[in-house]
Amino acid sequence: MNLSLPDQNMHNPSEGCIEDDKPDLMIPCFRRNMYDESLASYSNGSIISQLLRKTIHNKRALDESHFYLSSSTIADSGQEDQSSVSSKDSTAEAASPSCHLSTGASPDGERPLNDHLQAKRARVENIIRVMAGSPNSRPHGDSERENKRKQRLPQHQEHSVGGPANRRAGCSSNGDNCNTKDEECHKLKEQLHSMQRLLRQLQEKFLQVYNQEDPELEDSDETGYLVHQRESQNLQDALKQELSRAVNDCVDKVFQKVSSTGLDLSPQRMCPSPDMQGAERKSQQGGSAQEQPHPEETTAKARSLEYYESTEAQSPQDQTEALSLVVRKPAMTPLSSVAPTVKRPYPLHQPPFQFNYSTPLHDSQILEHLLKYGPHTNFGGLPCMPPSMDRTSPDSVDLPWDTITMRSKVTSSHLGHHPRPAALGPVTVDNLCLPHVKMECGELQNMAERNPYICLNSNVHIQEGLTPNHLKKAKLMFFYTRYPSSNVLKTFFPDVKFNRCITSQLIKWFSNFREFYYIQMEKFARQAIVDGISDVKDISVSRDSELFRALNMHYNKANDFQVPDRFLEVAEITLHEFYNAISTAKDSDPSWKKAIYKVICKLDSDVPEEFKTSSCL
DNA sequence: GACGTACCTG
DNA sequence: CAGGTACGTC
Repeated sequence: MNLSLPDQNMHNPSEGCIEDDKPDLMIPCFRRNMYDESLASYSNGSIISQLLRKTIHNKRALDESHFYLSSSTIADSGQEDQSSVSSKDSTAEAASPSCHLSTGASPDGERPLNDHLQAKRARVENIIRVMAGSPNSRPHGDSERENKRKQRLPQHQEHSVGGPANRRAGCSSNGDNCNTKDEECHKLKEQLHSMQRLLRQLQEKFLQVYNQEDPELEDSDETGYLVHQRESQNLQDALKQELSRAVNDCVDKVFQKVSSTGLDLSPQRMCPSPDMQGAERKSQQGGSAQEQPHPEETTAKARSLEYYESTEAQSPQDQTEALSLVVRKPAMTPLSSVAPTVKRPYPLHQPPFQFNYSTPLHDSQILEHLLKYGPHTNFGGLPCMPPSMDRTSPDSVDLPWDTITMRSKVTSSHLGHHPRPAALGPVTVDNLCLPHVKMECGELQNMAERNPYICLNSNVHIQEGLTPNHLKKAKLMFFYTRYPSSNVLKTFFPDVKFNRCITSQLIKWFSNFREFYYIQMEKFARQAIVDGISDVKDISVSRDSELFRALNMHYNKANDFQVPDRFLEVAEITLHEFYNAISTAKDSDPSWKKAIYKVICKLDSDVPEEFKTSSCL
């Protein structure tokens, strides 16, 4: 006996989806910062030289970058260190041999190509040098912000490390140590930040330079032009790869350094705020990366979170910029890693890219995206890489497949199989889950956590959510229950990870089922009256009834399910109710159906156990 | 305010 | 079937 009344039901649609571990979400903030800081080591304009050299002496270049990082880390001022490295590097660059980036060119074309490449390189380097010296490259606002950050630093520490008293006590006894570590930490982050920014600019300039160059050659020898074009493309690709690799290596080294210095960069410490970026924020994304707030802002805001909302200057609510969200969207945290899993340290090449904020590939993806499409592209266009396609996550397939669907477009064409993640596209959060757009970030994360394949696309298709089979099953369940409680839904859709969205969708399904059901009832009741049936006892519902056929066609289209007799009884009772109400002119009351609903909702039956196990009945 | 529901619309 | 809205309940 299931007497679930509507008002008794579904009061807990979001049950079980609140347990988000928001601090984990902070990891990317920090990690992005780290990247940014790493980039700073190249902000001297010599990155081109380094990268070009790296194609020949990859290892050596890495060591250099490490050295730069180290020296800049120790230096008190990033600017200072920058200039020193800059001069050093420009000398090296001047003395650097011609680049042998030839990637399969004919021997004849090699010399002109080298000359050409040298010229190119000179040009690019010049651009970079100008960039590095320009106000945009390192605005004063940054240092001001940095000063503010430093002032705020103790607050953060107080929050995250055992309270103010402890912290102060610890620093008073070992103040230099504390300050050094904190400064070092922030310096590293700052460097990564700058590095990332520079990388974008670099990519932009690269494309600019190479694009400009093609027309020049059109007048010359056609074959040479084609060769050059191919070579140019190859060079670009090589440079891109090198850049990406260099940055990743840099970050690697930074992390190594960080861990070797004993800095506590755990998410709890670095990103203690539970109030991560809200879903609203994510939903605002959509502009190009260029339109997004500058990386400086992103970083600063991320830092504000690190400081645990220590001031009004950068409250989490300010974090409405889309870029970081767009970037992070595909990197949501898998369910299994809600809390503890993500808190592992982040060796860069270790964890799988599972839409996991803390995974390395996420960041390298950003870089690759930058390198491939330039800094003007929308990060929302980053493809959601399914685990199976993740080159660094062989174990990713172990994640639970049960996922959710926000606004899943269930179509009959999908019946019988789960859509593949590969079909997923870019992410736009505002399509995530209507009508619950105001989803909190924790919930959003929760959804992602439960859905390794969650991919939010403008075309909207979240894999592994409510499938057509789920719909079919829900329809069959309607034969037993017209007003299923959320608990019933959860019980009978065990392969679905529930959250507000899923629950709402399922509830909406049943609402639609009821709507159709009651429409049919009213229609046939009125028809009976029109047909002159004067006694309600003359109205029955059998399997031969037209009414039943209509209902069966709707809920059991394949007719492969034996509709329970009880449903026929309920249908008959409903029809009688409608007939009586209409025949007594109660339908003049706008809310005349309410009384009927009240009766019908008490006629729910228990759903057979088989429904629990069968995903496709 | 969140939630569930009915109703209307496309 | 889903989106939007209004209403009632908690």
